Amino acid sequence: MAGILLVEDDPSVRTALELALTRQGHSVTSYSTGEEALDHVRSRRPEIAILDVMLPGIDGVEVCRRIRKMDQLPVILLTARGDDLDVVVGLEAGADDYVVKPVEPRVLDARIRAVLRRVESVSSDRITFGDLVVDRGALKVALAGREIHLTPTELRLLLELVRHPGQVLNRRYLLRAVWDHTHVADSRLVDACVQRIRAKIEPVPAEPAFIHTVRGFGYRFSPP
Amino acid sequence: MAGILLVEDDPSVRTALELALTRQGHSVTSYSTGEEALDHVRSRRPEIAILDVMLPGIDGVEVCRRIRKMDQLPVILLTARGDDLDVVVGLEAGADDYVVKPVEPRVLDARIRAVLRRVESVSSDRITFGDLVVDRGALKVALAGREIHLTPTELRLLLELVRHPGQVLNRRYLLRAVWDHTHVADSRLVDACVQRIRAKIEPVPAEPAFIHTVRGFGYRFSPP
DNA sequence: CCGCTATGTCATGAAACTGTGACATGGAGG
DNA sequence: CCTCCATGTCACAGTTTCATGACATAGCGG
Repeated sequence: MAGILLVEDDPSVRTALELALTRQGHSVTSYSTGEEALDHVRSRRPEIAILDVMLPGIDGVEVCRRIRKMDQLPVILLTARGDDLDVVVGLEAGADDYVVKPVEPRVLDARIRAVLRRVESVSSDRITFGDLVVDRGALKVALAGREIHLTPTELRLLLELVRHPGQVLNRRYLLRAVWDHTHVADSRLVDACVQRIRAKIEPVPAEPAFIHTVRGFGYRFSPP
Repeated sequence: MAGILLVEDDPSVRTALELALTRQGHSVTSYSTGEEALDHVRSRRPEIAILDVMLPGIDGVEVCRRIRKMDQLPVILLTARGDDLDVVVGLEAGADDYVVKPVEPRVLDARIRAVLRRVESVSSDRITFGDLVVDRGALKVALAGREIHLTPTELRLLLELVRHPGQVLNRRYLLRAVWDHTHVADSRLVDACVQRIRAKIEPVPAEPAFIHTVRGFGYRFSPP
């Protein structure tokens, strides 16, 4: 399922985990030292790293820190010691989760999925914002269960806004992203298109719930 | 730091957690039932929900499922039972983390931060100065949890000040950075704009907590 | 070729924003 | 204590920005 990077120095634990995770459908690559792991991150770009904390050489927490410095790669720390302080230090180092050994394979699997789900929620095909469902794969938009017809340009603009939820996007950016940059910068084109989308997806277009105007800057898509 | 929705039916645990989280700098709203929590999610848009699993009426896992149906809101489940199956079910319901009580406040805090960090790494970059939150991606400013409306120029000026916390910025610099250089240097423009911002973000405008006047030089933004 | 949809442009009015100047205030130094 | 000058306060009108609806053109399928 996912390209997992596993780092664990105890061979028997490593083999057991690798087997268990593989059985859950993941594809696993494992190492026994932090240096190897960092090389792997750089060259092979795994989807998630699972690091034992107690490692010879660079320890897991430090590996996590270095990964964070260069990448957003999700990290789960794994340890025999469940000391409160260790947990805090591990999470502060940028880990996404901290799991105490021994751990049931299905629990570890569930935690891996939880972390990946969160990471992928931004790149997934379907996003739900209250009543509004935007399906990027099928290129469909539905409001309260009813499908809404958007024209191609409207759809591209909405997708662009939805790709950056909560962010203000200015008109110049949107012009370049949705149209090509052959257009003049001070055009009301974006405005007009936003109005058309609002007319279709906003229950009360005068009080937009989804696409908000930020005077002087641009537009912001955010859930109601 | 974060607008937390806490749901816990045991009053003593609820009070203790609320106190502990508040002490960590979070702003917490708590309820004892899932129904109330769902209403709160709809109307108040918290940043993260912490749900006890065992609740009268709708249980925490079900609350989590319903939140997921309508929103991307991060959820941490909290429970006394650390049964493996419970963990798996909770995470499959869409929770981002699953924490077993009793939990050290600083551990819970670290886990909250880990989840928020992951969520925010893809959304906005916000800076917090005490009660004041400046979100540079969403171009939003909030004071003690209440959103403050700033006009474009006010916002640009505040962002410029916030970009250099602790530094004194003179009027000429601010004029060039925020306005275009077509303005004369000896105008009251900057002063007037600073006043307008103060009127909005300073609890006591006469004794500014954020934007300090440095007589003869300019203005300095620094946390209270 | 015709009709229909999609899309870009424009005019208009309403609302929000902003610069300005006049005046008040208050602090620092003499 | 007094004076001066930097800063705070305020109101208002000119300007900017945006929503809305109408309209012209282009593109496409029938």
